[in-house]
Amino acid sequence: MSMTPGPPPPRVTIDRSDPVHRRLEQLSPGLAATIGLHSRRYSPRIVRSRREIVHDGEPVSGVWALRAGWAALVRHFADGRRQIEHVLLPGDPLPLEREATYPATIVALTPVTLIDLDGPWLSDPALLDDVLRRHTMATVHHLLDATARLGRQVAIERFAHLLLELRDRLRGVGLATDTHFRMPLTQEMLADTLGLTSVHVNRTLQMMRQQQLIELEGREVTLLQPGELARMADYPSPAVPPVAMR
Amino acid sequence: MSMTPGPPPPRVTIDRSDPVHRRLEQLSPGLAATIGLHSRRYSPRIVRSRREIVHDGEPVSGVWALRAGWAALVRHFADGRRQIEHVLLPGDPLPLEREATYPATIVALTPVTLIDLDGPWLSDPALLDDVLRRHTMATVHHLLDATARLGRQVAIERFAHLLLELRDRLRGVGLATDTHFRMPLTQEMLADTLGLTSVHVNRTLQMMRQQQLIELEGREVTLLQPGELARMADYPSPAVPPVAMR
DNA sequence: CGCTGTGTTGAGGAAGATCAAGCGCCGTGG
DNA sequence: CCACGGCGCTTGATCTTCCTCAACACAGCG
Repeated sequence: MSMTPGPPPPRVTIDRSDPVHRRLEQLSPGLAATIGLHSRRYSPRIVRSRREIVHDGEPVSGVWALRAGWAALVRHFADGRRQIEHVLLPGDPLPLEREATYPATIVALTPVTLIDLDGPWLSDPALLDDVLRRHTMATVHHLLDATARLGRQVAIERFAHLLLELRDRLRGVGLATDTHFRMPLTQEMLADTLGLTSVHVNRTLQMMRQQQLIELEGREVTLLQPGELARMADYPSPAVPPVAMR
Repeated sequence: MSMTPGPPPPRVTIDRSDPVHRRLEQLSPGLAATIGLHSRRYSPRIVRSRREIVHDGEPVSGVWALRAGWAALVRHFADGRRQIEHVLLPGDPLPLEREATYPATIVALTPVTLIDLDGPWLSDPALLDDVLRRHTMATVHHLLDATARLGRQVAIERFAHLLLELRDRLRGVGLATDTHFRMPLTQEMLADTLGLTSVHVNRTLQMMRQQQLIELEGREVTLLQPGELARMADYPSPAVPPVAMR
């Protein structure tokens, strides 16, 4: 992972409402205080939309986390087909292991800000191992969901399922309510995530709008009937109590 | 994970040609000797075909590995649809973490024999952590492949891709040559893995036979044109040198 | 002011699903 | 010993979902 040239970006701080803080606390409660997350100033790495953050097979050092923006694990086929295998949201760590070669290409779906949680100021480098292990398990969970979605669901079910996953993950870092969030994905990115064409995504979206299931204007999503969406997508209902909102 | 009633199964030993030994050595070279894998006698757990080995969300203790038979991570939908999310082969460990609740249901695709690598005789319980971490990373790798396969490939490409994955994994534990292995899956199981119906799997299979791509009789698979299969499936060519055969 | 990216719509076609039927094999019980 | 039933495989006919190709509107931007 190399730094892009340009003017040095401003150093940033992470407060308690920051998605990075919230995600870290989900993964390993109490860790933020232990590693002095709030007292440090981080030198962010900025990546422009559509640029690669990590190339497939590239060794990654540091424990980078998404401070802002969306990214994705992507697979490219020889003939130009593309599959988004997993979406990364604000707060998410990038790596699954320390000092390992990455098992996929990561691209920025929007302009992205990254910070490295690792560094010599840590009293013990192993402090972050716990976070990575739990993050890996969460990733496995989402990949299992994705295989079921892509393998056995039709377009409208896949769409509903993805929206509910995104809502729950964003809600966990304070970026969504039960029914509303911002989703900065184009219909083509949605298509690459859902295993469909952008034309069919558009038509499915029209259908969901007409059935009063969702609203989507600008980049703002509103789930008009979250229960019905969960039913049709076979999505597990609110099992875990929702995390406090901002 | 509870033991089924019945007569106590015979205790078994693991020799150097055993898939469990080979897989363990792949994941953590030298570990088999360290934990005395060959000197111990294990009490196997037997599971009949189509029975559940682990139920979704169930806490699992012990580090079980597949000594013989095939199993699968499965998702069931409310209306009866089923997706096989990941296939487990001889030698594969079951759990991704110690003492954790399992993130999916595991069913036996064939009669299965399991052994528990964990136990009080281990000098250090943490010895197995390394194995589990690497096994988890391998699983992530396969799940990423599965999402690309299901999301963006057509039936014949999916089939070719799956066959190559199975060949490579089986070859790693001495159960396949470059072109041949035993695949004890019914066409319906293949359909649930590939996100297709069994009828369409059958027709795709006919097509591949007619094009001289593969042979499949009994449960024996022969890849007649592995290079062509890899090309059409966008499957990475022999990058890693193959492991020694039995 | 033209260009590019994004969303939208139409028409036609292909991949895969669904429904239905028949066949061979094998284990089981009469 | 044989009839039966279940399972897995195969094939045909028809239908649905989704893709492909194409065109156009609109907004942002150099």
